[in-house]
Amino acid sequence: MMLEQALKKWFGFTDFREGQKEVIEALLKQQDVFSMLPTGTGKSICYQLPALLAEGITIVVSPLLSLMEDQVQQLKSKGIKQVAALNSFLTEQKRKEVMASIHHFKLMYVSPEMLQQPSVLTLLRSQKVSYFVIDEAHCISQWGQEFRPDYLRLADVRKQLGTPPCLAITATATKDVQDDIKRRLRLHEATNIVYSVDRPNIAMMVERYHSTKEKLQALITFVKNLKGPGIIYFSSRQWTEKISYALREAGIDKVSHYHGGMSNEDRILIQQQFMEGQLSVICCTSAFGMGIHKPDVRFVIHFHYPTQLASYVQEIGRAGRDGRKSIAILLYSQEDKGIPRSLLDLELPSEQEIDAYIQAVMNVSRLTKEQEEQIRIISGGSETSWRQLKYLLEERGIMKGTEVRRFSADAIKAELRNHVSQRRAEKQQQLTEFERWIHSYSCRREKLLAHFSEALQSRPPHCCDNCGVTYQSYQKRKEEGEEKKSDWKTILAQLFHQSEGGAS
DNA sequence: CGACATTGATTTAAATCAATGTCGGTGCTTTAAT
Repeated sequence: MMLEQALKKWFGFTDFREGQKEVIEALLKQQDVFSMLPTGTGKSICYQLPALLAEGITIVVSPLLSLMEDQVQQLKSKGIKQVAALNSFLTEQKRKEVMASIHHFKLMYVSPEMLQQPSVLTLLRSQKVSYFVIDEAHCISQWGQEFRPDYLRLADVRKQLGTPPCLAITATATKDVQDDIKRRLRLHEATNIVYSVDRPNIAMMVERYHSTKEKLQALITFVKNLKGPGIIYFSSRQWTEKISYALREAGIDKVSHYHGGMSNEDRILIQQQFMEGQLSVICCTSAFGMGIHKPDVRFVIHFHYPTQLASYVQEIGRAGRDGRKSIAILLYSQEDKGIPRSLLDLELPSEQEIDAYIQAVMNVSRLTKEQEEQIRIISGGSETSWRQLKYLLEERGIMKGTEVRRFSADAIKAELRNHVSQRRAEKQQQLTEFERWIHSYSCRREKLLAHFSEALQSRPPHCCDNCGVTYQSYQKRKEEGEEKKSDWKTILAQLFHQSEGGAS
């Protein structure tokens, strides 16, 4: 009773959605929680409500600055003012203000990197931390090792904060990823609140082509005919621009592109225009997606495919958040087999990078930021490679802060090379599994769920190409006449899905 | 792996072709020293 009242008071809802109450009750009992809730169930309320009910401050680790800003805005618009994000958006002045008035806040959004700042950690240590929350927790597993190692340091941060109850929450994680998250966060006795990743209203198709040219032709036809709005994924920035231009040339308007190399202003602008319907097709890299809560995306097309099935599931999951009929189409051509393979290679340090870094570190007893930067520039390694290697050395007790302990260079070189080549093999294995899914002739939904250690409960009416789905019923409505016949079917199907979504 | 650009060698001395090189994604943080 009391929880419903609190929900009504702060958020204006009368009922909880699937899973929310379970998570909240477990947190209130001071349990650690791992939770996987389907997209669109309101994951943030799971920690916002306990945060408001608790004494002290709740720390929410979030992967993107834009996500933090979004959440803070949303809460403020509901009249909840004791919220802040502590990040590099803030001017130094503002940041000092926030830090000085830390005890006023109930919720504080931070990046994992920010939690490595000694000043921030010291400040938070002086507070009573009610909960430690990791939003989009799959980032720990997906980004932690190669891209953002500070995600792997969160367990230590939590310990320093007095080990408050922890919530790790995400929408998509395979069994392996779930285990990895719990292991990395040292959540050995977490309460698991896990629901299906299946999205019955998203049909899946794979279309094969002999060449990229053919594929481009097909893409134009799809985009011309499919009911939008839609998202098209690419694995290169250049391609997003090129194809967005090509689509406009082909007479499709309201198309633009989005990738990580664009300025912040452009990115925000494009995102807003898409949200508000001024744009209906976005050609983008994987930079576009997290934090895009547009409910009526009708199609997601992959012009290039990502490096693993889990990423694919996340990306197609941006369709049909309103529960209505949507479609995911992967355009396959043998010609782009090399792209995901090269991307995998790119994210791991080369043997030369390993050797150069170890050699450089071996010759110093302290490694300051400037030294590190110099070494990096001279030996030409990538920023992410250095960060990975630095983390690996820390993990092995060789580095601590700027301090370097003595070690046997040859042994460590061999160990790191070995470690990296194992990671490479794991990643290649995941890619192969995904490719097997792409080339499969049996039900895609069943296979996808099997990858997430789930069994298909009931086959939805529009399942996948291997179950007979074609893209015809996802086309724009044509003028009058013959289309009317299929219309009532479409409407029925939509109603059916809606009520299904609402009841569960 | 493969598309595309650049370089180099050849003959049609201004254009052609082969060989070689390059590029392909995700984000946070910038608090020097006296």
